[in-house]
Amino acid sequence: MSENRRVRVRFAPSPTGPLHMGGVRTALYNYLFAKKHGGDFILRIEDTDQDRFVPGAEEYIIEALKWCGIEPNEGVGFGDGPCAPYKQSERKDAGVYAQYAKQLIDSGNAYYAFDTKEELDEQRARYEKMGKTFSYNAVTRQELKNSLALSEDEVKRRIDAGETYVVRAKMPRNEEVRFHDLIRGWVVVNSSQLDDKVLFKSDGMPTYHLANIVDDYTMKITHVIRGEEWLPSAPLHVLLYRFLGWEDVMPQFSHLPLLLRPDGNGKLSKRDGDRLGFPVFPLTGELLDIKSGKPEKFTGYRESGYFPEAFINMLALLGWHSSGNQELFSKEELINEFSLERVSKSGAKFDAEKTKWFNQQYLRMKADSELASLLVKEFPQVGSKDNAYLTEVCRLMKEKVNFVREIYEQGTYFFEDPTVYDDGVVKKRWNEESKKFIAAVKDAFASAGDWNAAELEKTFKGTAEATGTNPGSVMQLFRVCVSGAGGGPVLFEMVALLGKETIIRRLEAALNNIK
RNA sequence: GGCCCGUUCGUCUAGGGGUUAGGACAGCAGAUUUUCAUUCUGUAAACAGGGGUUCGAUUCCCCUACGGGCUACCA
Repeated sequence: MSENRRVRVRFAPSPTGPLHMGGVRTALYNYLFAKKHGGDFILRIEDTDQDRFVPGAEEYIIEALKWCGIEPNEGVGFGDGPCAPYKQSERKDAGVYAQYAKQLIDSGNAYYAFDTKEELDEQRARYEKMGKTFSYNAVTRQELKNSLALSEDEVKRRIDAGETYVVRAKMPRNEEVRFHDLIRGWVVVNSSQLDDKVLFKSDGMPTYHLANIVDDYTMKITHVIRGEEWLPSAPLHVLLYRFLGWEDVMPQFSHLPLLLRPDGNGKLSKRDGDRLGFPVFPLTGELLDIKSGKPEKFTGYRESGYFPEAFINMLALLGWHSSGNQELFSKEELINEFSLERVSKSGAKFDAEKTKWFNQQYLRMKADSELASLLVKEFPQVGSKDNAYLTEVCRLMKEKVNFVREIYEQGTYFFEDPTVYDDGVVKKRWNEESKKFIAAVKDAFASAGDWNAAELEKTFKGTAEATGTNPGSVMQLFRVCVSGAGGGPVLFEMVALLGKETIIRRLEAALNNIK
């Protein structure tokens, strides 16, 4: 690892479906790390698997990163930089990988293999019958059809005859491979445990293993921050850097803990969201599902009403923690505080409830006027009210809700007269006596001079006193009469905002309609 | 099965050889708002188990258990 290199990290998803929140977190940590060190954050698309290519997935990834505010400063969809192209299929067409495969073969670290997929499947089945696991490695490769076992002439004949082949890495028989993971410390694996991974497929495409090493090297990547699922193949990658003579510029590795499902165990998957009722993806959309081969809809945080800041904040805390007790971080604070050393090693179960809490916190931090314009955007029908009214609605409601849309959903009565009245409250409080009181309050309000919260409260209490009613016993009922709902914002501020005409009209309606 | 990684309240986590093991979400209880879905206060809740090392271990080491990941011409 050479010193003083400009920090360069990459997020390298494959376009096989919608980017899920675990992927977003990986991107986020890469972004934070890059910004913290004044480096570059690159988006590279790993589309070496032609069979699993999903149209639209790449666009989805780009849009998701944009919405989250974690934009790469280099790469697909964000302006090409000095290392273009950033898509592996295009890099393959430019001949980026073939030369290195050749180099590996020439140096004796890789070889041609002619075994077909079917033949290998047979081997696997045979081994399984014996209770063993087949592995293409130092002990089996001599028995298989490859340039190590076959004669030179035979190999040449097969290639000249146009037979398809793959290139496999030749793993050393018995060698300690070690690397220092920034999150996990030293990881040591013996090469005897590694199999001869395919580096180049018979369709002419490199596999992930070759492509990511070549790309990270040519793109001058200094730190590889990726999911834990890559940990087992990291020793192979280390070996490839060594074989290619790039050990001195090998990136530092960091393997992130997985995001686990909230119930039971296992990593968070697509289905968990539908089953448990929370989004697993940043954006709502519909893409081809690899497994079923059919288009599939999925729900996103954006469409569910989450603020990107809240989403990011929640994600940042799922696996990382600052040294103090702070939980709410602006993006700038996250950048300042972030460090890989403080990323935890164990998987984190996702908690949908806490995610809502984060959104609530961010909602409260927003200005009432901003909430008002967000409200109009989501519910154009409220646009008929003037801005001051909407802003006041938001001021009153923001303490009660988690999402902008709930301002409308729970405060529909700010825009329409109620048609149904809270059943429980009506049953408990609606009787001849309270009815008389409501009628009296209506009359008192009708002749009210100053229409403001303090005056209205005074009038309300005065009426209660005059009719010998305990105010506490009728306040909620009164609220139900004017709003239909048993709960809501501070009562008399709400009444003041609704206005005299509306209140009188609604009280009359209540008197007529509630039985 | 093999290999690798992990294990502090229900959840996210702080801490770290001697602490009342801290915070947050969720829970519960009170208060207040003469209504409430807000707010405040309080409360319950954890170092997986067993061996070492040590004066002392939750913290370091080993084993076991449990969980997860990987084990494709997928990434």
